[in-house]
Amino acid sequence: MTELAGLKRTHHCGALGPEQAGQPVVVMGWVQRRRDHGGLIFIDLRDRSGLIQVVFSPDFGGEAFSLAGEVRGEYVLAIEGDLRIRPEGTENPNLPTGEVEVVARSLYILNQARTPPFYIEDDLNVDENLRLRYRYLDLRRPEMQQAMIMRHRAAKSVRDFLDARGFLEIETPMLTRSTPEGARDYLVPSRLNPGMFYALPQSPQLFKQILMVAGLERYFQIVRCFRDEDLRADRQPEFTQVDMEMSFVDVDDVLSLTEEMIARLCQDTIGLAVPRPFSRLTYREAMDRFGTDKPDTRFGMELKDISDLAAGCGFKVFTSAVAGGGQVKGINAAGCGSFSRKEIDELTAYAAVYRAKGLAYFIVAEEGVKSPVAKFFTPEELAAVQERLAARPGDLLLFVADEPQVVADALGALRLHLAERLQLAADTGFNFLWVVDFPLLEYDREEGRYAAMHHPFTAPRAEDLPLLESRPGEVRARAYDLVLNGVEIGGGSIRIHRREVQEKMFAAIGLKPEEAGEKFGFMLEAFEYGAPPHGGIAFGFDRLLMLLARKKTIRDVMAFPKTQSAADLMCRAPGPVDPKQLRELHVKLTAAR
RNA sequence: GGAGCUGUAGUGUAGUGGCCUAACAUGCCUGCCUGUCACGCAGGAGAUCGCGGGUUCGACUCCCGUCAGCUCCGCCA
Repeated sequence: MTELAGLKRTHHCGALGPEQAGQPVVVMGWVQRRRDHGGLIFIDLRDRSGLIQVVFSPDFGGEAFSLAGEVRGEYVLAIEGDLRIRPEGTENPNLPTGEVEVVARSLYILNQARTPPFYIEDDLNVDENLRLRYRYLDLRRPEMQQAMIMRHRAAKSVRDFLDARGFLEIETPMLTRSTPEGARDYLVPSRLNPGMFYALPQSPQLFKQILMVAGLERYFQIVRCFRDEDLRADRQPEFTQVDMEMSFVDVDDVLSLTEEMIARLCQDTIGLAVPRPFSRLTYREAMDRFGTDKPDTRFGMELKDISDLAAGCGFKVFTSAVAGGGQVKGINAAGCGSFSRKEIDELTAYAAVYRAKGLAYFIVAEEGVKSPVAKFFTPEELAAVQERLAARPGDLLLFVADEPQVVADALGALRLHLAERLQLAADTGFNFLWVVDFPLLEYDREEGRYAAMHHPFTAPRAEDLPLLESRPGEVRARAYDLVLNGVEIGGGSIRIHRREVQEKMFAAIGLKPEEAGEKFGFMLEAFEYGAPPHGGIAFGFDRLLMLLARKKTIRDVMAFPKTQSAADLMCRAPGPVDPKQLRELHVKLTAAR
């Protein structure tokens, strides 16, 4: 084992090529692979930049050659030698540095390594448990390093862009106050204030608005946010937002600036030219046509309403759904008429997850519609339904009859499921879409009240303001989401900046004035001191990177993600704490573990 | 809170009631090899079949529970 002893790295492995041939080089890195031919040893040395082949031969450095025999995978080496063009016929076209090799004069073993539990290579097929437990090895893999590099470039791109546009990066507190609405908070007990708790921020929402009141005019932050909710492939308990806020702007100002920023980011990370402006869809249209507020518009298979045709047919499931205020909608799974009974049963089971009580289907054949329920329809009704869904022989039509939310959820999910299965959206690029005109409020059945759909600081559209007390469900918000390939990657709004409007909003969501004063008094007070009109947006940085890197989960673009049970398998968080710590925090556990 | 999938040498898999004294590949160890690049050749070591219980003459295999990971619903923008 050797210390560096003044040895300086001259080149990175992946940066070596014919241009450096003939030069003395010092390279340092990890052993990717050793090929020992007895009288000749090859070592592929890896650093962040790539691989270079090093040759050891008794002819060039006897000591180095014999030491190379002790080397094993992932040993950390420094190699002093000369770069040369490889002998004719021994070039490796599969390696970027395959035209050259380092002829080793001296070898320094800087550190040994245990045999790693999995190979340090891309496309590995290994239990994610292991990857997370040995994250430092997982992160050595080129594709993970690429992801980290891309992440850095994306952050730099955003900083450069926003800096040039006059935005200030301002930090906001991590120890803040728990507020009602939104996700469950992560809580931190206060030692100095017994019985009191901080909350980790779900987002810096209130602070960034206060910064606008403070006259900073343009703020941004690449900031960690925390939400104590259950995890998904695209949801982690702590995640990163690109958070922005601007004064004196309207919806279109935010959208166009955002488009420019995103286009620049795509260019700077994956060299993708994104056409602008992005297309837009209203919330209503998105729900009607795709059954979701974050539609994947890379393919069709849109939902078609056949409630009018179904209302008078002989199929009781359809008629009673319509009569009960529900609807009947269908999608055309084009070319799926050959699906077996079993396959259709699987689709039915899939729809059932989304609370659909059943899935009616028509198989469209040359000779007519084949369906267990075809007998309940007149030939004219069958024809009308087929026309509505643009059905052609060989197609499979799928219908759900229920309340609108269930119809949308089930068919929307079925549409994505079929697209996945039929590869309808595979590699068809990046489809950015704005969804605008969200409802301000949605009814929460569990709570028996309206709740803010975005958050309680979202401004209603001026013309809808009079409806806030009479028909709150119909008020549209000055809110917008950015959707990429069916994934919500950002959302924001123009905010309320007048105290009386904010108070009306609180009233609409059933927040009592005393409680509003208690939780948000500082905000209401701030609004009395000259709050400018303002608005902004926040992006799920991890999600955006996941999509650009074509990964299936945000864990693959985060250095140290957590498992579905919110555990860090490497450092083994969360963990127990010393009773003394709990006493200092005035925290008493109710259940012994 | 709920549903589904997965769990067998270091790793990836095979094995669906006795064929298992658990197989294959790779990795690991030893030896040989001067142009390999997933080097090759020969030999070797390595598994209480996630854990606990049950059924059975007999369980890696069937049943129940449990733990861990993943995907999803609910939850969450």
